[in-house]
Amino acid sequence: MEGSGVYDSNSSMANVLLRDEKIPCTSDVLDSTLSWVPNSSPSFHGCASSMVNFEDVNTERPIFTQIDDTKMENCNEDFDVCFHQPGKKRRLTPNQVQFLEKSFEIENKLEPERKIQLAKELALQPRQVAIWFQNRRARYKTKVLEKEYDSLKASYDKLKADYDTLCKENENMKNEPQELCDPINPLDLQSKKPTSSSQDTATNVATMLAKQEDVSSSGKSDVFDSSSDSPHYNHSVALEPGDSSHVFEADVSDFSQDEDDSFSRTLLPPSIFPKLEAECYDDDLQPNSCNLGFPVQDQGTWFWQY
DNA sequence: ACAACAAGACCATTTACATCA
DNA sequence: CATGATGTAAATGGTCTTGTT
Repeated sequence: MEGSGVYDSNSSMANVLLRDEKIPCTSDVLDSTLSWVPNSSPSFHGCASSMVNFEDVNTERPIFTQIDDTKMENCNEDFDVCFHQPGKKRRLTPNQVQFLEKSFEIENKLEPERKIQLAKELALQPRQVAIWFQNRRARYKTKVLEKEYDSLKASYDKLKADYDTLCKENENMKNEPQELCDPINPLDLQSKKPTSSSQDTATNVATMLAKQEDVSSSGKSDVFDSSSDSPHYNHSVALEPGDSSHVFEADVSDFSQDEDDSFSRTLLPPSIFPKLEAECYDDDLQPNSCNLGFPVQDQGTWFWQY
């Protein structure tokens, strides 16, 4: 279904290629060989010429000139016997590779029909085509992995820098007047007029404490509402599938557990941690399950859509 | 409807060879 | 020329899906 229509559009190109692979290589044929590639670049021509001895175009030599002259003399009569030397690996010709690449771009999976057709048109064994696609997918995956790694590393470095900055700020705040470190009574805070530059911080802490009290008395909160549609609100909001800068947080192997804890506790008041832990590890999410609040079945497809 | 089986596709890993610096 | 590094075709062994009996 999918392949045939799209793929058929290339058949003419493949036919040209196939013809060129099999017939004696004249310069006219060479031109047509290279012209089927839409963006036939000088580099491709150069590549081809590096693999094929175009000086010998009039010698009735097939395009597969990787087979050395002595072997060629013995097997011009039977191309297949010559090319498929048992126990010898032969590189695919640039033309074959080019065509396979084009085909891979169209669809990186290989339906049986398409495999047969490709094999036929490239004068390869169907198994060779299958193996090529297999290896090509592996190479592609490696490439994607490398890109992802670079991206995650950049995110990690940035986050680590932010963390270090926060640590320093935290240290600075610890050195501020002792009164700011005393246990905070929200009611007191309301009646007191903040007098220092840490006014915002104190207010935020008071608000959080007030909320926490509210939670413990009512059993509910906007943020940690276990009966809401998003029981893992924090995870769901903080982590978006596809955003690798978030995903990486799930496995920051460079952080020790202690460092990780201190990281979190730097950003959140200690008083809410018990509640957080209780809310996060409910029936669906086991501690350390590393599922980041998403259904397990969804996680396998976060990264590798290839 | 269900289990057992075979065939084929795919993947990760390894091996073997070709090529190049 | 010999050699190590690298790229890639092919082999291997495992899992999974699908169709058949």
